[in-house]
Amino acid sequence: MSLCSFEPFSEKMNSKEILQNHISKTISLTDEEFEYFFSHFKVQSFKKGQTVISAGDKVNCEYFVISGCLKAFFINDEIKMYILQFAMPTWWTSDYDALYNKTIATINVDCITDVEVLCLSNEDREKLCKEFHQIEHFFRWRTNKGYIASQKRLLSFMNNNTKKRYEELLALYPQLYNLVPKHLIAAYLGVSRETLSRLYNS
Amino acid sequence: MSLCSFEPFSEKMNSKEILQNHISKTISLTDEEFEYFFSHFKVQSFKKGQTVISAGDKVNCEYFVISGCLKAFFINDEIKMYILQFAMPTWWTSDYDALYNKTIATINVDCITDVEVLCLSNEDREKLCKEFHQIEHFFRWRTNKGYIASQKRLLSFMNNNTKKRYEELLALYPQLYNLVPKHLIAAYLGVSRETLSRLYNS
DNA sequence: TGGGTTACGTGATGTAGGTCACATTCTTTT
DNA sequence: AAAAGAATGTGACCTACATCACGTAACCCA
Repeated sequence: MSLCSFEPFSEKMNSKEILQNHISKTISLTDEEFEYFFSHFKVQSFKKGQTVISAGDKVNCEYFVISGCLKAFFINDEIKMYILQFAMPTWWTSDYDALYNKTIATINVDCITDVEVLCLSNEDREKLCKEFHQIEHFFRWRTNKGYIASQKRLLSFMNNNTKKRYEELLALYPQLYNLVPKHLIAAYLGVSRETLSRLYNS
Repeated sequence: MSLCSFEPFSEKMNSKEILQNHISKTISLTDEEFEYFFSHFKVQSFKKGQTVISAGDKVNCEYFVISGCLKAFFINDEIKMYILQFAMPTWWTSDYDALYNKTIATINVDCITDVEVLCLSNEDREKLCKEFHQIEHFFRWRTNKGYIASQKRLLSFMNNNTKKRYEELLALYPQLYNLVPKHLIAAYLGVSRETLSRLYNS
């Protein structure tokens, strides 16, 4: 699991410390405030292969990854899969469209490895944002970063060919190479597994 | 210019009313608070073809569009152009990566038509967010919406062929068809102008 | 420990879209 | 009103990638 970790020593930290360490990079809360914040999260464990969000279901929570790796993906015509995000430790994942707009999920989230997450409901996030200006600030910045990353990926999609996008992905997240099967990397890049296979045998 | 407008009667409103109408959809400010908020914006006018942000420059502001239409785009190898966003009345635009991370611009913004914008500096936005919890809330929601839209476009890119993406774009923004030249629509879709041309002649 | 599922490699062939080249029309400038 | 410059249409040809098909290797798990 330590393969997925972006923040040092996380395997020595418990989930509370991992979250505290994560948010302290953006805002400062007193220990008391953080305790209150943390009390709204629920620890959940999943086994490899288990489903966290199914397309068609109602979505109530977002998930902060403590350990393991998940994928958020879309299934086209019940056939092809496209991966929107690999979620690694200290990343957040959900179907944010469904979550914020209170519609049913159009994307799925499931577990590539055994996973531990902290789960925060939509209502609790909004409540916390209302109660603590700092927490609203934190979530604004988190989304900002996600937005910027998403724009960059879009650009890379238009501008780069598959080979370049593959190299870019591995440069950014070298741990993916050993952690997730190649056909999932293909699904992230938006190409067939055959094309990806031919790519790195040359 | 009324072609670009998504909010009714905007041509009868002045820039202050347009902004007030826009933010009142997410938060409620007193008239006094709004006056203070508005006092941080600077009106700017541009002629068709003028540059607002150049790749390589420092980026200090984000722009709220009052009238007209801009494009935010990336130039690859000094040759190919990819459009990240068409910015229409009541939309926000900038190079957010450069703006938030205080780096130089990698994307350009220029004017497809004559344009009027309200300009807000990064420092003033952060100051206002700090001073008014409500304003921080507004900007969190604005970015949320942008993030969700960006994810959807990414999915559409992977999942749909050019024809479908073209129809999707026109269904969402019918006014684009008459407002912007076809080769810019091609640059938004990420295909060559020739391909797009052949597409709707069939 | 063996049988079934999942992951991966590779050939043959089809196709969407890119690139280049040139013609036509529409728009802007002087 | 003429000239120059954009924007668009269209043919010929090329390339990256998809799809189908089949084979092999690795990994569960009963």
